[in-house]
Amino acid sequence: MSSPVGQNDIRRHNSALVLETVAASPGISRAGIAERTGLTKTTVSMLVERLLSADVLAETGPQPRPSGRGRPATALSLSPTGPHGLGVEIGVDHLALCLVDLAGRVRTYRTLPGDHRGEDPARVLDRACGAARTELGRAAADGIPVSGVALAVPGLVEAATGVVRAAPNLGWRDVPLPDSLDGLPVSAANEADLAACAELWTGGHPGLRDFLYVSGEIGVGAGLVVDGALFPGSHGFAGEIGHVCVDPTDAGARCRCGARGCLETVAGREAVQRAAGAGAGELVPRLEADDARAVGAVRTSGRLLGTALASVVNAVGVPAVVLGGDYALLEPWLRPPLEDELAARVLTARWSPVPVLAGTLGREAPARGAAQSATRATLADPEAYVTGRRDRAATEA
Amino acid sequence: MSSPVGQNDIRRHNSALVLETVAASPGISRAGIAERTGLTKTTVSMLVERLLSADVLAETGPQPRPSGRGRPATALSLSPTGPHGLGVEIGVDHLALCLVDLAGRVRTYRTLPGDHRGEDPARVLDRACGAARTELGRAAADGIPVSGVALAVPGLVEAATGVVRAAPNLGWRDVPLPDSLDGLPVSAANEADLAACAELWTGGHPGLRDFLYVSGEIGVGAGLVVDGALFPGSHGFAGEIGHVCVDPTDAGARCRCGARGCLETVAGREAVQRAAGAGAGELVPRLEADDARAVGAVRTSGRLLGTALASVVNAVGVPAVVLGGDYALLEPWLRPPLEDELAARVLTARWSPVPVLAGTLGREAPARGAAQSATRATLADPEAYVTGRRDRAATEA
DNA sequence: AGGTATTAGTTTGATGGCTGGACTAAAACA
DNA sequence: TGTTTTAGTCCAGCCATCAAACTAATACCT
Repeated sequence: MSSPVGQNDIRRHNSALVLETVAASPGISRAGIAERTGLTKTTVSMLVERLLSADVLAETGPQPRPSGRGRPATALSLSPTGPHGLGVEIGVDHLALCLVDLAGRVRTYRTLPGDHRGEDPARVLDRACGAARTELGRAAADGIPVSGVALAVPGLVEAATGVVRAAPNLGWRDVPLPDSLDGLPVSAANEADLAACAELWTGGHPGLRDFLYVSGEIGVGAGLVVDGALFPGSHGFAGEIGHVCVDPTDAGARCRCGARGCLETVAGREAVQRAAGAGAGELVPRLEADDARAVGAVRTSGRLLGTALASVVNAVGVPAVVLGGDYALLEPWLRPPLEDELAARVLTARWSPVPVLAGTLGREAPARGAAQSATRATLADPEAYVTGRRDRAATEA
Repeated sequence: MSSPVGQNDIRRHNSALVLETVAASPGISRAGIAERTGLTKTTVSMLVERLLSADVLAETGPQPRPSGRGRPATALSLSPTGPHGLGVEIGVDHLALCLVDLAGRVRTYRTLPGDHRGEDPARVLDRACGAARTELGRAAADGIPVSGVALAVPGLVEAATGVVRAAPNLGWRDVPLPDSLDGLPVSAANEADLAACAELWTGGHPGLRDFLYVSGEIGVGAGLVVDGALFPGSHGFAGEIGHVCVDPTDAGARCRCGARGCLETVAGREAVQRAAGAGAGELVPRLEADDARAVGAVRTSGRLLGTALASVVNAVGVPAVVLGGDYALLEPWLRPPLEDELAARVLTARWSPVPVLAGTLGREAPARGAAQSATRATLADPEAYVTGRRDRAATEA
């Protein structure tokens, strides 16, 4: 059941529409927005005015030569000094912090190593919040406004409540996350889902609006993008493939989640390194040197990964797979067995094969996705930010 | 990119909201709608007036005793004489026609037997359209208005174009469907998807808003319902499980789709009957008589079905399975092996098991779902119907 | 019976966002 | 210098909603 709609909702919607249009084609003029959206020039001018005054949009000078004659247009873009988003990735063996502007450009990206396995969740969260506060302090000192913070967690995050239901690799169960920090709203989501969003929003595959993003880190996760939006599934747990059983025999290795034969135990970072007989950082060089053991290990992992992915691809009919995290680096060796497996197991592959692509954002994807998810809130409902800012200014005065 | 929004869109939305509210709780008053939706009594009265004048809503007399004192409310309900929907199921061995009113009540349901396998698609469509025209004629004679027709097809239907991409059991490839009939709009969708919608909208499991519907007919299909809405997947082909390979050995029987080892070849109606050594209609009596061969055959099918379903359940995180078509009748024997398989293969089953329920609409589900999908268009955007009706009346006068 | 309390629904005037067309601004071209 | 073209603003009007006052219809109380 949806809610009633009044005049302000219409402005809300149109304001978001205008902003979205500028984001999609930076440098567009008011007249161009009007033409593209179907709104009147009057309306566009009014909405742009509001967005300018809130520093969400910025005029980037008169466009020198649009086409021929006529009054030159004033180009509009997302303001580089507009509200930024801070993403905090709570990884298994590191923290990452990323600050992005409205257009998704990275302003800062920092990582802080540190093993979080089995540590007290409260201490890990303290550490993450502390790092976030430091980052916010720096931003404030530089005059960069921040409108929200988002956490990326390698586990099942209940979006509605902000509770981590389970994060086997961290050893977390039912850990509530903070919902605000220094007065800023804090959201949280699964690390792979956010990484998928990052590839969708600012990745190197423009036009790709339907894909399954597979994140191979210490754990294995996936994010499902359908029709240009993250598909959360019934309870926000779609695409959780790390603990799908791929080796039902008792011989399967025991997983941190307690079960046996999980995908992670054969395709997670540590399993692959072990099977390849390679330490951290040694894997890719060995693969490039055509080391038989390493190549074989990656091929085996690829097969099993393909089995698990085929299920998801079949179930949702998603037409492409994007490899992220470590998998992006392993793409040349991982792709052939994966594509074989997908071709054999995916129904629609018979008439339209499922391409396997390498992600373009590397290890930064989760934190970037988180940071952007914070700015997306502003982009999706700029009017809320505009009025919020106005109110804040009023109370301060 | 969405479209601009003006005053009429807001009325559109609120009109739909009011109608939805009445549909959700028939007999509600204007004041009740206002309270529940958050709209003003003024607005509600105005919108209700419009809906009454278009015969979408009807006043069902003053409510005798609402609670205590005060002026009695006038109860509102979906008009039983409002625009109906006609659903046409093009089955492999039959046609079914179903006429429903706005509330989803079945006015007529007819089946016409006839084997369509391998017949010329044009002839089958002619037959279906002829039957539909007859039904429309009867409705017109009875003074029943019909606002749309929907087709249910056992295959991959491209919703945007109205083309059947593939229907292996009919032997169809790339068959375009009509988009209008006697001036009425015709839509089309997959048979299992529409059956899933029927169970969602008027099935016997109220409150069930997330489930995987599995239709076991001659073919095997599935429809995915997420958060109270059908999930179509990337290209409208989500949940197509009939031709998932469950027997990768060469021993798998050849399927009508051309491949080997498809789920349908072991869990479709004919395969189960063959394995059970039972003719049409003999299966359930034998199961009730505890016939070992029949029970074993169903158990085996259930296992394999479970394997295929687990993939989908895992991928989307859907928390329940509803058995439809023949499977609903077989539920007592099918459920145990299915639940076993799901428990073993579904990740989330470890802490919250996936219940397997029997569908409640039987063989009527696809045609009913189709018929309702036609009325849903009116319910989702009543304003379009109201103004359309008004315009039609004006041009006639 | 008659008055009061209570709830349903309508009337009235105001608010606010969008529209269409007229208008000003700023450039190119002839 | 004047014309043409395009960008952006101004102004009157439209229309759906809202808030509040009002009428309508009943039950309860004395």
